[in-house]
Amino acid sequence: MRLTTKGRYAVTAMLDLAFHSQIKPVTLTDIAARQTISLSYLEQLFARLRRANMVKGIRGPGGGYSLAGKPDEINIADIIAAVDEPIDATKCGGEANCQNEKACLTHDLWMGLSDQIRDYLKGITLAQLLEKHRIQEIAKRQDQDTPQVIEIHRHPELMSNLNDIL
Amino acid sequence: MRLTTKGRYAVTAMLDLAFHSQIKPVTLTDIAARQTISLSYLEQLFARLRRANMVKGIRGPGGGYSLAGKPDEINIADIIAAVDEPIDATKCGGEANCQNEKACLTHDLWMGLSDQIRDYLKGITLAQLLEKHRIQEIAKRQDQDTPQVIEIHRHPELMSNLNDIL
DNA sequence: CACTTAACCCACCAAAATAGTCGGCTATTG
DNA sequence: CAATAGCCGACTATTTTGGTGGGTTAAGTG
Repeated sequence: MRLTTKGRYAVTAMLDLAFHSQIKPVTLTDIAARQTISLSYLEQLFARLRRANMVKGIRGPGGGYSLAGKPDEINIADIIAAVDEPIDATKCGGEANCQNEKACLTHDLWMGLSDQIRDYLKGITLAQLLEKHRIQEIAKRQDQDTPQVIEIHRHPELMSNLNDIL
Repeated sequence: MRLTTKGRYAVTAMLDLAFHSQIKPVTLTDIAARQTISLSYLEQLFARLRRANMVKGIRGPGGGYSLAGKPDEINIADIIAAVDEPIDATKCGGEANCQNEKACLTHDLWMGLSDQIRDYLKGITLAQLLEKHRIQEIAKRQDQDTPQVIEIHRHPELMSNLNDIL
């Protein structure tokens, strides 16, 4: 189990999704604005989340993403696993080929730690996070604070106007 | 608490040190050969470990490194903290300035996880690892398997001989 | 139906972190 | 004094991370 900012982004986005997609799907543009993550980077993360069957994408106007399952069925460990490369790709690859095809000294230690972290994160679901007061407050604040940001380069006509002016 | 291969290298090297430095100091060249880590990279890691007061360096022939404390006083969390940059340098810096000076959605989640991991690793000492049968076996095997590797570029005269030949 | 929306896809890019290289200097020992 | 082995710093290659910019495709709406 690797822990990087990538996983953090994914979990944050999924939590935002869980919070806002109760009624209708949520666009990545909205999530990007609220959580200050770049839209294109979100697209990449959600491509993986979709392939891992954690979210559903709905195209067209009024579309966006919604959770593929119930918030109490989606745990944090699975989200992180979905966006990070296959957990064991690095060196100590699940089996003990860490040091020229044999186990490295600390193989067992890292296995134990991985289990520990995975178990902890598997025990936490989106539903549990949603219940927390503090998270609800923060989400509210984000809804208010978020100005309507327009991604200019996605609007060719605005962009060319701008170019005329400059 | 960040978990990277850097920390893994450090812990592996420290465990090797704990295992071999009972009688006399151990050279980084030996550790590099046994654990297949580059010598210069080890030097960098050990510079930090020394500054963090976890190892003592002894110069000159017969020198090398030995542990600064007893194996049962050195825990894994401290080793990792010694080689990785200050834990909170990234985004969610200890305090809640993750999203333009306010807490990001998942701030509390990561705090909880960090504590979890830290506690787990603080509870594991080098002494405990040394007791494990499997680790003893692996260490033995490494002692036998390790051929005497000579770092040629560290031996200018060998290097120039080689240049003459080629 | 044309138009807009927003997912989907891909190739490319910049900054950072990771891992390693190289060369030289310094203390210690024999 | 010569060999050893720590110490130090600058430089480099590779990988990961995060982000751009250009599409295409499916689905709703006037």
